Amino acid sequence: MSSPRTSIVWFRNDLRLADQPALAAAAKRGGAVIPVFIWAPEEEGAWANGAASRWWLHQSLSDLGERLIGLGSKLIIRSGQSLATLRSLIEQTGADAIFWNRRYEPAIVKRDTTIKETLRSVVAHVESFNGSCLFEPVHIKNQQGDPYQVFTAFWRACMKQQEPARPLSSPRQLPAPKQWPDSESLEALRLEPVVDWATGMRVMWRPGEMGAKRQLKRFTSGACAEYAEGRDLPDREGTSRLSPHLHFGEISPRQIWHAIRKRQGDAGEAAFEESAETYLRELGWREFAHHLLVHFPQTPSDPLREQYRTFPWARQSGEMLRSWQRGQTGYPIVDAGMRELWATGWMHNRVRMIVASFLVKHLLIDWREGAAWFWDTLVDADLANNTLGWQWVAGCGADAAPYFRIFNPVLQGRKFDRGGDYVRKWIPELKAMPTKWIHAPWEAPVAELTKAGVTLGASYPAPIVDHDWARKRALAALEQVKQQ
DNA sequence: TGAAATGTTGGGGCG
DNA sequence: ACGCCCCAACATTTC
Repeated sequence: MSSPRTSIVWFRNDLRLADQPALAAAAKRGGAVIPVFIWAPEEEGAWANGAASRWWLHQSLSDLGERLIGLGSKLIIRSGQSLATLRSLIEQTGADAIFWNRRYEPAIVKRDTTIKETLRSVVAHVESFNGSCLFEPVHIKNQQGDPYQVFTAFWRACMKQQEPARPLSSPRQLPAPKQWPDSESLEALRLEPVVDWATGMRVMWRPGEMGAKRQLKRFTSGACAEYAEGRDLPDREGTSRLSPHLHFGEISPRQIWHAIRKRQGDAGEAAFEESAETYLRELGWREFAHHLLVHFPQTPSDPLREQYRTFPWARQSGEMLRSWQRGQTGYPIVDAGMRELWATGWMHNRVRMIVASFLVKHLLIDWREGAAWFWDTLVDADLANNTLGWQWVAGCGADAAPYFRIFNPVLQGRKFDRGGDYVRKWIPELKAMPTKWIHAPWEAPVAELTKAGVTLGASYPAPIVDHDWARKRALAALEQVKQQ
């Protein structure tokens, strides 16, 4: 008998309908399409979704489910072992094909390899696609055939590749199977917090494919034109704010790439050109991060540079770590960033560099502590980007900042939050501080502090470490690394 | 996608 | 007119 074709599309971090290669392949085959999401956090290694990430995932799955209904389909939700779940779905539905888009986290690569091998003996068509990178991470190699470890060289090699393909359009409709397999409810996954702390996130974000599209439009028609300068100013919306959408695959880098290129063509001015290139380079850093994660799979837990394995991190730093996490270090730009993170699940990239540098260099706390905190609190937490970013700041990764580059939080604040508005927004207790002192309130005359209603050590903390002392201590620690 | 220390230069005040 | 000093402004080196 000739049973009708049935394809399973296994959704993962690709929660969109447009430019979704696995979905497009299933739609193109003809026959029924069964979209599935499987919640299996224990398969993520040490990197199951953090709390903020779970909140986003819930909203995004909800959105995807509705959009699939719009195509005459639906999203089947399951929890449990991925392989076992897929096998039982194949059995229940008689599916003869299964498609998904690749992920690049080491534990997931390993899992998916096994799944692919196993399912090949069960169904006729098993195929994975590249849906989340502009360039397949393993295809970029230097002349010796080794992975790149320097961004500029990596990106130059990427730019010599064929331009990323044009985005695929969304299927118009998806044929349903005769009978749908069972689905759990989204609520049953318990992704949302029990105590509702997500108010700030709901205000700032709209998870899902439409939210992503809207944000892209907002960016390409706005901040993108001044990105080269605007991206460093945290008190305005000068960055794309696409990172969580990208992480969950609500939008693909290819869609972004071509949207920017199109705007470049329309604008045709040198200034826009430069800003657009600067932004595309940031997509390049994302590519580089994935490239490194694939080729150096141990880097989420181990420094890429051997000599940092025995780095003399400060002992007994629990109190200091907590001050940093809660935005109570006494350095306004650092605290503002940490509070923005806590409130919105996101932090401006310039400020990420400052707070990360502060943790690793001023407090001499292991970068992995910072990475873990970001992992739990960021809505855009992404193993490749998080790992690259922290190792870059700590100086122990690829193309890393030399260790002796130590941000001065006061100077960085004055340079990039010139008017102090970013600090005032996130640290209300400093609202009345004059701009002159806002990035270093301890330098203000007592009269100014009184007038602003600030009592250092009471209403706002005094600096938990002295900058000069901390800088010298960090440089001394570097000496130990260099000796080896 | 640093900051601090150190070096150099040149204008201006002053005797 | 001249030498001297001070110091801002900029450049270079060092961490």
